[in-house]
Amino acid sequence: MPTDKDLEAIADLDRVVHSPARLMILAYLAAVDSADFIFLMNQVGLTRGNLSSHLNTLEEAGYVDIQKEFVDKVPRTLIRLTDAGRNAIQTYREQMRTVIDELLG
Amino acid sequence: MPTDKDLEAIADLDRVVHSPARLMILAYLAAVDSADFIFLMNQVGLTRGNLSSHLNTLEEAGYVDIQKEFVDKVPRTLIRLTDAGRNAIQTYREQMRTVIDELLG
DNA sequence: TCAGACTAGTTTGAAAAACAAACTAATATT
DNA sequence: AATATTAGTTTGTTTTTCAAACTAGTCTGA
Repeated sequence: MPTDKDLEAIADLDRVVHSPARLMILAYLAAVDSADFIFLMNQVGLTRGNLSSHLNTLEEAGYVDIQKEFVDKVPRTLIRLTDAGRNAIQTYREQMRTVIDELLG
Repeated sequence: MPTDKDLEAIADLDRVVHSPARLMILAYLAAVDSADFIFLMNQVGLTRGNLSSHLNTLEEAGYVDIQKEFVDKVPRTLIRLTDAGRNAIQTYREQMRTVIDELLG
């Protein structure tokens, strides 16, 4: 029987990370460290508009750092995981592991 | 670097289970097997309206079975996990374990 | 050189999900 | 018989997600 504290682990899950679309983005960035917009879009299968707004949410949370530069006159957006983002992922992993091991076990 | 198939594991997560509010309900039911409405409400900390609609979603997905009976003239709603619900939790656990182990590791 | 097409995003508006306040219906209390 | 309580449901608001339409600039060829 789960205790209050157990269920709190679920209630406390970071919603910014928990959203599947953003979880995919973060999973990708955790592996490659930095990626450009278009490549990320193709990898995670989101539309441009959708990716744009999720990146905004992640940037506002301080989890990614977005740099715009021009390469051969073509704008390029580089997305990089911040330390805070890496920490958020780590925390999420630990909480989620507890959830699936203890609560749903 | 995550493959398409890896990221698909996230995209394929069962949204009915993934929602934190419902994850709490399911975590609770997985442990106790059946619970009444009010007790569940207190345990998971949702309002009645909120719990009612989440239970509806779970019932429509076939994950819980809801029985209404009268105990001393007072209505009592009993919520019980179905086999499909148990399977859904199990599938979710396995997928989520893959995600946090492989993708976010 | 200017019309059409492409690239790389952002903004906006619609659809869906989550939440809580107000409502319903019955019993219990004084 | 008015008021309160219990156990939910319905409804309406807020938030989140998503994608279509828009912006801004580049390239291509007639």
